[in-house]
Amino acid sequence: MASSAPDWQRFARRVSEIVGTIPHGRVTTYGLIAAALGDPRKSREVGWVMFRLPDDHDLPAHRVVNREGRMSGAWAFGHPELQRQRLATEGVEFLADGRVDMERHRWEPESKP
DNA sequence: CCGCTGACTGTGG
DNA sequence: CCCACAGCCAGCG
Repeated sequence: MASSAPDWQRFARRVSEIVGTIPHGRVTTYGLIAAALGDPRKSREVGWVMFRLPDDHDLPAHRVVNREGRMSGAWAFGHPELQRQRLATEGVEFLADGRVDMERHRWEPESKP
């Protein structure tokens, strides 16, 4: 079955739902979100959804990082340090190289295939 | 339609 | 550490 606009909208809405449930002080990844939706290979599409979020969204988008704990979308927060600042405020710890300490803070979304 | 890009990831050299 | 490749797919020119 080919993809369609409604499918994409639904996908985007489900991604937003999951992002909205990321607990304070925890982070998850594009791949884990995609996997929770039953499409572990759609991590790029999850990233695209995040990129297209409206400016007035009320989601903790700063809690989404890549699998290495790097903040690849930091520039979308207006300043590359803002995402890190928000995470630090919630108690998220970082490694010496600047990555999020994934071992301590990784959160896996509930699977909703 | 084609080729390339990208808030991605896993595997392999 | 680096890089290449594969898989995925919306947008763009």
